[in-house]
Amino acid sequence: MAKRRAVIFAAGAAFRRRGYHNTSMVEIARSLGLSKAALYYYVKSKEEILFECHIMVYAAMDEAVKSVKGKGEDGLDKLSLLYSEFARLLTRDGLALLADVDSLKGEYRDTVMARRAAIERAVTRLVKMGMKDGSIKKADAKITVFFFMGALNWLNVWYEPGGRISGEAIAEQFVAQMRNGLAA
Amino acid sequence: MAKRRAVIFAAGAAFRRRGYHNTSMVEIARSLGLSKAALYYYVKSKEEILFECHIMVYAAMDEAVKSVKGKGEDGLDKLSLLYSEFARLLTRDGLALLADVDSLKGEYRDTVMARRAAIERAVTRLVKMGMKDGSIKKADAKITVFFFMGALNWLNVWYEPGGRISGEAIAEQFVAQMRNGLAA
DNA sequence: CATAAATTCGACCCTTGAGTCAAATTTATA
DNA sequence: TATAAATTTGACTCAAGGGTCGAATTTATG
Repeated sequence: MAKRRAVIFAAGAAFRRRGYHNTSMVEIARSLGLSKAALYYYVKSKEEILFECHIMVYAAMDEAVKSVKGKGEDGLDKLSLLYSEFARLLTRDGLALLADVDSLKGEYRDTVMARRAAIERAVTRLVKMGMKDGSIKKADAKITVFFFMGALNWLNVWYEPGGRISGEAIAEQFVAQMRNGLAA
Repeated sequence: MAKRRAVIFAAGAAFRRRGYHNTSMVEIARSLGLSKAALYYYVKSKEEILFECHIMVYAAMDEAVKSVKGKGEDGLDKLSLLYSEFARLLTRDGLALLADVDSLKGEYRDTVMARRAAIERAVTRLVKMGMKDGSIKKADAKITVFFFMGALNWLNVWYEPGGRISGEAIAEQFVAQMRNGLAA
């Protein structure tokens, strides 16, 4: 069902632009040339759409984690590769971290939080590895991780696809600044 | 009117915890032992509360910008001082950047966006100064700025006042990571 | 006290927007 | 083309929540 994905994407784009609660189902429908009722043929609820938006990103991030497995010399190196993947990912395909986790309830919320925690664990693992092998300066791992993960989340707010700055450029510079910030 | 500030603070705390749209006026009122109607004696609308929350932070940031004027040797130095102030500020006093700018409309929105832009300009100015005087590595200034400003905005999501990690520790490590990331 | 001013409240109004449903329309398929 | 399946819709229901209002209550103040 490709149309379902189209709905999720259209909604995601709108959520990113105006926020989850400031986007009505009617607006999403109109942006696809449909009526609201038709949306509910593809989707169970508005919350489900938000959920899928989040999951889509975490799925891609999991993929990225897998794709850099085995690559890279030391912790810092591995981390750089992964971070670069993340930056690329989030400036492409209309994928983007949403901030409205608070609007998810119950199972939806739990699942998303768990997926986010898993990503954070994967990143933290690399950071700690780097601290052990001497490639990353010793410091509080949590602060370290959240410092540069924040930059990724902040992308939603300012990055405009097709604008002056390419996702490629962002990825490169973000990695450089992270590397230099953490290198021992 | 100190009670008005109490309302803004209580609301701000709730907004941060559960999000603007997931917090009802009744809940805010209850958290202060008041009825909803009583709230409207101190406040014009829910939107005004959100507006004040934002302004409060930007006022403090403006203050910080002023407080570091004239201090510091070079661009990187000045930037570090300012960034440290920012980090301290946002982990104190219940102050915190909110993400719900999208929920503000008209004048409110314009004002907040303008204030944010002003802060960004101040920071960007220092970055460019640093690139000129050789203390900061040359790179795209916008990407540079948003990289570490993102970390500050991400604080809302994970920082818990009174938790294991102190605001002081965050400020220190954030500054260190920013410095190393940017130093020429 | 008495009276004015400052607060607070219960009850109400009203809009917005999510979600439903039976019927209509379009698109396969035999 | 007849019939079933897949889509789409207009019209509706319903609850949540922001905001208002006149009355009640509490707190100054002369």
